[in-house]
Amino acid sequence: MTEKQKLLLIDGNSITFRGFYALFMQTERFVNHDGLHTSAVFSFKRMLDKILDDVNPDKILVAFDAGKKTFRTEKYSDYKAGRKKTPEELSEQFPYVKKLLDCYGIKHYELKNYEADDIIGTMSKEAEKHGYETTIVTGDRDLTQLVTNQTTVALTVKGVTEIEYYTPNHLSEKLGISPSQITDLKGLAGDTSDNYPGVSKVGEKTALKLLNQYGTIENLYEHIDEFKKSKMKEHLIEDKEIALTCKNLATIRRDAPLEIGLADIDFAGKDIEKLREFYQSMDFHKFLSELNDKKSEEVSNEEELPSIVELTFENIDGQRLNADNASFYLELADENYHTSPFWGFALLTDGQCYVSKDVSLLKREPLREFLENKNKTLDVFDGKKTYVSLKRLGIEAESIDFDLLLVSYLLNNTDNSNDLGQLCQKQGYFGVKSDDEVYGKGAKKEICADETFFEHLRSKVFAIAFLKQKLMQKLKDNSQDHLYFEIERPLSIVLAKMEIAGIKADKETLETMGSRFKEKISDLESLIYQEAGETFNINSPKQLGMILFDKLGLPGAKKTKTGYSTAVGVLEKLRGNDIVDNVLLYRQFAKLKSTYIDGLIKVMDQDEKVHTRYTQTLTTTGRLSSVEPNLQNIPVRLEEGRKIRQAFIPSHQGWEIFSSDYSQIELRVLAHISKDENMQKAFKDDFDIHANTAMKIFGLSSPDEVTPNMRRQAKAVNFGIVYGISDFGLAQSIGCRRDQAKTFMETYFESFPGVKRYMTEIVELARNQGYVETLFKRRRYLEGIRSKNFNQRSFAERTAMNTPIQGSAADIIKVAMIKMQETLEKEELKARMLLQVHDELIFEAPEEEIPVLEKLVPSVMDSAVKLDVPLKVESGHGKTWFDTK
DNA sequence: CTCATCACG
DNA sequence: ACGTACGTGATGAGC
Repeated sequence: MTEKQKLLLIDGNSITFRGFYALFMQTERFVNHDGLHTSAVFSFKRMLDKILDDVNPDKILVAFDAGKKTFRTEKYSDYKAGRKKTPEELSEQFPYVKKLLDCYGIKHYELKNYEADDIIGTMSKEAEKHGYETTIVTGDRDLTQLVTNQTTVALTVKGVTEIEYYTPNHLSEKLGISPSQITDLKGLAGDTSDNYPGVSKVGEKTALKLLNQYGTIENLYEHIDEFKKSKMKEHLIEDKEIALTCKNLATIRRDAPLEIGLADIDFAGKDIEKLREFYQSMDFHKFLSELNDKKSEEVSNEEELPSIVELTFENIDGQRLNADNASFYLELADENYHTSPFWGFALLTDGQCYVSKDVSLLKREPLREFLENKNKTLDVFDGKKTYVSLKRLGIEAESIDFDLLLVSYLLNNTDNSNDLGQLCQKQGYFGVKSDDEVYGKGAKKEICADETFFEHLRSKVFAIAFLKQKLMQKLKDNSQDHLYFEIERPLSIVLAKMEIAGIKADKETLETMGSRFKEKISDLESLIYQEAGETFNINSPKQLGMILFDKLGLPGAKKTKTGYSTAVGVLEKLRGNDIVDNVLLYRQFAKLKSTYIDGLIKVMDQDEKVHTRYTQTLTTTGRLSSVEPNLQNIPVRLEEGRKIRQAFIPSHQGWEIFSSDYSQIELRVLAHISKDENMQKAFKDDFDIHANTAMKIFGLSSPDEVTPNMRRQAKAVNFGIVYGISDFGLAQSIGCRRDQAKTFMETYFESFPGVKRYMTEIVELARNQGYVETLFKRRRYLEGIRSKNFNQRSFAERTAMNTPIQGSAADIIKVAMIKMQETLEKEELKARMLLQVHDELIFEAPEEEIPVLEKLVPSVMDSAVKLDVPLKVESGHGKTWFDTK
């Protein structure tokens, strides 16, 4: 029996477009010696390799559009009319994509009056008839209408190498419809990119609902009389013609008069010599060396890459390191650098790459001297990780010059990867493989053979050195050097020291609380089972939902994707019902037990200390985050949970925990950047800011008239303002009607015109420049700010309003932390800074130092940055974290 | 591995 | 009409 023949069909236009836009930011980097742009060709080649590897086809055809005019434009003159003109940088690349295909031995084809889709549709029909297994590659979801059990559509999701495979099953899971209904979907919902409108006011959601009920557009119109009188019904009737035309336009033709057939598209295989010439003309050096590598081992990258010197116990003494800068990389077995085994290191200096798996060599000369010498600098990837790891070996390497991870995060914090290989790719350097690829993923991760391992390490240190100049220059261009040199880089060492110090957690306290919770949980469990009349898993939202809403028939069922929602918001409305009340209590205790009691005990070291890791390069706003354990979300709002804080204690007898936090830092930042006079005045006079807002929005003349409920609502309004407000969101949070929320907002903006002006201007600015900045020039690019999609755009607009506020507050506390650490060291205090929780700093100190801290910490914090309004800091101290309030 | 839930600022 | 607050991380279920 022979295996099924495999056919690969590629939508050449779509993939070339995708490839171009995937590297859009890099367009000007991809220019060859003749001034030709090459980014799309480059991407296409990478996609091709990936898909060839995945599919291993016998036959391939790449289809292109023949030109602008097709039978579709004749039928419908506005077809694709809204599209922007293809940029010259892209259109000039099409001939070269085709040339690449020629070199690969792949047939390409275009047909006058037809689009690439139709060629693919026709060819795949032919292939099904002959029993082929077909894969269609495209970036256009329309093509999924061709999916069958023999034909799969590989849709590029992000860029061109990340691919989602559509089978009939997958389609039905994703959209709940069959392939043939794709055209009905397009008919109803339209397609903005092709500029056909669909039925007015019907978007994808509505269309899917209708299709679920009626199957096809035609059937829907048969039953149109059964519709209740509604706006939607009117629109459907009104736009019937449009819907049918659009469906027709979206329908891929499967009878195009092709002049070629399956017999003409055998995959001939690459012509290495032609490819070599082609890569040379494109200046694709990396692909060239790939070719060479494959052809013969002796043609290596020797000219480009430094040679590897493996250090050993025997040869280390003879080494001399004369330069005063090196790239250094330490490889660990797992992510937790406080505890992970060491795998090895690489040090690149003076054109030599020293490597070893034996990290104890780092303690020997000349390496130790090099790492610790304050006059010699290191370039690294993740300085904090490097510092902490080396500290475990007794080495203090504080003089870091370039930190690739940190710099690239500052340049662009939207999906900044923590994988060196991936990150380099984003910066346009493709020489480093991803760790997953070299070591394997998850449970299968393991160190590879020495040679591969050392080469991988070499590629990392080389990449660090390679990207240094370029990225540092970009920092300068963005005026972000201050942010890097004065804030983030010193902060990484401060954070490292806090992590190493760790905070002590009292195991006994935790265990006592744990057994108390355990009892409560099992009591509640039996009560719930009794009330439900059966036992089930209360932790399963699925099972719980069925008990509450199906079996017990409680009202207010709300659906999520997978079933009923049983979130607090839903259950809260049913309060008073015994089983619901008990479930809510159960949840509360279960959460405390599993996350905070068991979770904390799990990550304690021998000294009962927990050492979190702050991720400095993750958030899009500039905040830190904290993992293993997360010490930034220890309960505080509910009394029962707050007691967890009693377990956090000083690490020495006679010491206390001391805590200081900024009061309303985000609103103060807003008052500063918006320059709103009323708001600034409120802070300058040290008013209760929420009460002040309440007075304004309720039109009161004296603070005495503010009721607690008014203050609560005003507080929600203030939060809403910071988040980038919407009337819906506000109504939700204070539980009022939407129009009422809207009135609140309008009154608010009348009272604080400066804030309104800020909101308008920041969105405008974001739209113009594509990003927003914080006080210290931290940047956030806003992908969707110019999007035609309402949701994407609205989200980007709220983000534009929120990021400068949240981000500047993050900047400020970072500055304070650096100054704080400096002061503690200079004053030779025993006190140590342990934690940061966004607007709060937590210390431990000997009792006798507490009076000192009470003055010192607030003064350092409130003078960290000079704003138009004062910063206010509140402090507390006690035997445990719980007692600091 | 993704989802729902819930802890924090 | 669209479908909603902004940032995070850990857990247990259920595929």
